[in-house]
Amino acid sequence: MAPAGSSRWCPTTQQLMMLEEMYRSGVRTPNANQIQQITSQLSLYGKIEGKNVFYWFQNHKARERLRLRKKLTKQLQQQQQLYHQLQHNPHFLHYLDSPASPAFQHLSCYNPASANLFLQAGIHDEGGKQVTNYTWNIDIPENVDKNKAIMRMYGSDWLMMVDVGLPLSSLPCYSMISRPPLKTLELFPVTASNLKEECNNIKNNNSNSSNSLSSVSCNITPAKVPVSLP
Amino acid sequence: MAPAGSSRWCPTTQQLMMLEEMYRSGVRTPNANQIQQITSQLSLYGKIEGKNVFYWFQNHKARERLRLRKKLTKQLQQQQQLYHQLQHNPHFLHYLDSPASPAFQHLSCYNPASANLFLQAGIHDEGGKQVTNYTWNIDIPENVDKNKAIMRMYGSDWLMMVDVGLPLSSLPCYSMISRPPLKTLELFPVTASNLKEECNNIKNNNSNSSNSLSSVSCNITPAKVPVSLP
DNA sequence: GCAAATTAATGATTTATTCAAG
DNA sequence: CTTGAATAAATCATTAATTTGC
Repeated sequence: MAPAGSSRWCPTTQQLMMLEEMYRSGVRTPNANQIQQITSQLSLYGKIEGKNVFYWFQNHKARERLRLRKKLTKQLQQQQQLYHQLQHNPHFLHYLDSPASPAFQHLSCYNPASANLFLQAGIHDEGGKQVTNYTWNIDIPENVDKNKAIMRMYGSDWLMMVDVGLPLSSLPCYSMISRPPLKTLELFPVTASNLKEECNNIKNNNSNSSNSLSSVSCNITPAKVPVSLP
Repeated sequence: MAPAGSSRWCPTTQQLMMLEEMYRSGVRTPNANQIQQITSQLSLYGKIEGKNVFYWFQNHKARERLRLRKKLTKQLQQQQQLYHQLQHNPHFLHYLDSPASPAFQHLSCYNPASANLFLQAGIHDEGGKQVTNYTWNIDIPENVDKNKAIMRMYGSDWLMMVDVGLPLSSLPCYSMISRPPLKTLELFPVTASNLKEECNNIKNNNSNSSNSLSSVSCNITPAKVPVSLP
């Protein structure tokens, strides 16, 4: 709303709503006649004159164009940045192994039969900067269907709930991720879980089936670790 | 980026970009395995742990839903408000006579040959709902092709530039619009019949008749107007 | 220009709802 | 019907962004 002695038009809420509705409806550059009629209508809801309507559409159109262009260029350069990163880190985006993620099916290359992971630590050059990468070997129970695993909070602990998929017992097993996890992934196997009753069942069932926990590995590459800082 | 002793994860720009890219690609509820792999990848670009990824997707999904819902309800209630206003001020939105407004083409019917505008108001049933239709007759200067008229400032005056469409002189004519234009809109009802087909007929039938006219028939059927609102 | 004050975004948690199995 | 798993919604809490007064 316009303050009493305001030097410029301040559209009332209703006026704005109507203008926006018209804009949505396709009005872009009303001619003089349309402007006059719009003005008369809007004048029912507050002081307004033709030029206000004229300028409003002009500004609105221009600013929408601007917003759109800005958005597009931003998206573009984000894409380019991503592609650039892809070149230097080709693993990126190639890790989603679940068919439940349709958009990634064409990118994923998970081979559940050959799923041996390894620890790797090395220094390589990345964009002129030396970077240390680590991968960890994490012991996870064998036979787990990792695609069915889910993350949950349990009390104050962060759990990775995995299905060990035993032929005789399909009961899920809970493996605990230690806290603080801030040091990045200290995952350890829970043979005799301290958690829930279900695990006792598994444990019992496992006792004779020699379901040793051979290590599944999780290849984890932690944060950039510059070897030398300026 | 996370401040040194931050209590919560602050995604780096790159991490955010990647998460958003994944989201755009269709990832919504990654399972534990996916979360771990995403985490490993993102850890290249800053400190991060699995739960951050988990929460990020959860929040992002939820908030996108929220934004969408909000947007929809807002649009709806704006529509309803507009309809309500239509009831009390049925002239509203019935003034756009130009075919240059594509969204209104299905509502408008421009007849350059006919000298009269018609108003029609009535209620009929449409799919079980009562709907009010209106058309108006508008008095405008003769021989003016309103659709070519434009508004311009001239000195300190606001001009309506119209093309009188003279056969011998195609030079545009400038006519000044009186200020304030606020009370315009002299619309009268007319008992003429309906709709596009008819207008088209008129238009076609009269296409060869004298186009010295100055009136435009504008048959506008406003959006559905529930007769009673909650 | 800057810094306190205010507001908006968004990460993290908790609570409610949905849905399927038994 | 009850229960448990999973998800969605609501909420809390901290950080980023913006406004405001000097």
